[in-house]
Amino acid sequence: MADLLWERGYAATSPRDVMARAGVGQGSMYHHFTGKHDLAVHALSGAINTLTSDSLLRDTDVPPLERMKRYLREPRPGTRGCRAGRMTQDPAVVDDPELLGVVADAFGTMLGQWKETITEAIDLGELPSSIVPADLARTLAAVLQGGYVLARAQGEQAPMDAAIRGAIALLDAAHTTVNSTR
Amino acid sequence: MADLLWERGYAATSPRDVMARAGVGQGSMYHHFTGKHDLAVHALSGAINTLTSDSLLRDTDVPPLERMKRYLREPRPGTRGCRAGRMTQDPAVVDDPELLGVVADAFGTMLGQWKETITEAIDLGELPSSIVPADLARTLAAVLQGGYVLARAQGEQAPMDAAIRGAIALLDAAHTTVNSTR
DNA sequence: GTCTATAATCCGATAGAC
DNA sequence: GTCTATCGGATTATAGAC
Repeated sequence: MADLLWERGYAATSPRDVMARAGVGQGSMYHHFTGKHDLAVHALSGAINTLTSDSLLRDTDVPPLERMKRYLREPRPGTRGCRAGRMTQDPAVVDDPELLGVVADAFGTMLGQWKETITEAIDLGELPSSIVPADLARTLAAVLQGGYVLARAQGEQAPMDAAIRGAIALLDAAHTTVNSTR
Repeated sequence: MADLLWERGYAATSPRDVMARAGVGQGSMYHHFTGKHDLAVHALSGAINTLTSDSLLRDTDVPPLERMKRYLREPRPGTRGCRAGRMTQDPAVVDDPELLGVVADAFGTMLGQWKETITEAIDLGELPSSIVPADLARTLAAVLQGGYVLARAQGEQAPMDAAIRGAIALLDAAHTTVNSTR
């Protein structure tokens, strides 16, 4: 179910598909889960917890700005989309408070990690104090999410990589500012 | 159809819905359009042409960097999502070359406008020459697209506005670089 | 050009045997 | 705990009268 949610989204995934992919009969599925919704909640929260738990942003051995850039540069299969962000465009998910909650929590965690790292970077003088951590956290998360959108629109990885390079270039330029006015 | 595509996406919109919304009988609809696909192609390309035709980025009376910031600040209903970007997560759209083409063209046009304006800003010394226009164009388009994703995930406008503020702050910081090292 | 009737298929879920 | 059969409804589309 987790994989099908990623590939096709919630609404477009039928219990039939899940059974076929899992090689399981109908009775088994409905014995262990109450239905499609229940299946999705378990699959999605499982997949998302794995994603947010081991983040490079938490690696405190590396200076914060470098950590941010390293995280941005991590390989991301753009045309496949984001397991969490994808759900956001599915009306069946947005109208389902429990499912949307799983997605909202994922972004909440992610944004928290960004904000913490950005704050650290500003405190160390790696970024100008004119930067608002909560804002930049959203900006960088948005670059990644938007990168997926652009990549899928073009059917290519390139737009995703370009968007990230552009963001890193802006961060570098902002970093230069701090140094040159010090 | 254009509105329903925006609200629910392609796969989740049925010809029935369109008929009901338009107050039109079934016969009429199938007389003028061959089916759901045809309906979507016409509706989507119409709606998207309207979007990309009158862009504030094209207003050459304003200096380029200011033009970029003004465009970013335009009011955007985050929780409703982007008419074009939304389609990107719908498997039924991505698997349909004609429909995906409409979306791809929209982003192509948009990115061209960004790239042109950014190049102009660099030439005028408003942004450092370390910036690659094609990259930053993707970055800024991604911030907007990602802003929609974050807003929908949280069910609020705020994340969208924050992402944009953060992007503008980075642009301002990059601008300062140019001035301070001149 | 617009209408109603109907086709064929898939949807998510339940029933009940084993 | 797993199976098959089936329900009631929605889907996209076609047929054919008016």
